[in-house]
Amino acid sequence: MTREREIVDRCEVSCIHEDKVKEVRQRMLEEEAAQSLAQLFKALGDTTRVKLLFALMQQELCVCDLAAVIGLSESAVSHQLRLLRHQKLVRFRREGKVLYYSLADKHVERLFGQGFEHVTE
Amino acid sequence: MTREREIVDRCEVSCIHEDKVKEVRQRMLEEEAAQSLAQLFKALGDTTRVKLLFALMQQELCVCDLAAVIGLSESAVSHQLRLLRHQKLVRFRREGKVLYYSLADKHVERLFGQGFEHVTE
DNA sequence: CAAACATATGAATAGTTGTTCAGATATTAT
DNA sequence: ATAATATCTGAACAACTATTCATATGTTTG
Repeated sequence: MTREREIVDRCEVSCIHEDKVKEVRQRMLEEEAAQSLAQLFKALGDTTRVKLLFALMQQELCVCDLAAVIGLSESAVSHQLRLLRHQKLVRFRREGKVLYYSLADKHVERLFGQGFEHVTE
Repeated sequence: MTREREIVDRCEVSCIHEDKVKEVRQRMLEEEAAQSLAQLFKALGDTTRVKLLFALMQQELCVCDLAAVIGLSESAVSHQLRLLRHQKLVRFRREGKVLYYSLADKHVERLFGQGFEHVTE
């Protein structure tokens, strides 16, 4: 047995199902899409932000109220709201000095709904 | 004006809408529930895991295939699969030495669906 | 305009997370 | 039993993230 043959043999010793891998790879989602999706879920994947969104599911609230509801500094809340804003999960309207935040659309509620179902089953 | 009244007054100097805060707090979700939900979304909030789940949406695959599909070491994939397993997002069956992973249930697909809608709109 | 207030932001820091590497299990074949 | 293979696991390290603190911005009121 030559040295080359040995190497080839070693490479073939693998559990990969080439056909499956090829097929799945072709229908795989783009790197960018995967990242966007991950970022969306990442935005939902934090206890503080879950609480913020849950509170906003009930009614629109200002930063100050949100801070009081979840028991965190207004600064911390503001930072997190920015993140949620960038993911278009919340929006806000200004009334004088006060900014009232609310959920951006129905997607968030549905995502939460699905999440709840999964967690509480 | 008594001393007590003074203190109350001072506390009122704030943007907090006490009534709203009280109401929302009462209907607030438990700390534990918030954490579970956050953990679920956190599990979905990573590019590698998004790819893994997307691949598994197409068909069941072994660790080795998954590693080949997304171009990462088997060890890294295994670590991530464990996380997904703990969140009950994937399950597996053994066939000899090989473990075939697949999505745990329909929740994941629906969550992904909702996520996609949000990201690609 | 200046003071007061609600919110936002930047920097710093502590805590968390993903990958790699080395080694451990578990299953099958010899 | 031993060797080979597929997967798992623990430790370590780099990269990322959430909160805090100090300060800035923007809006109203006097």
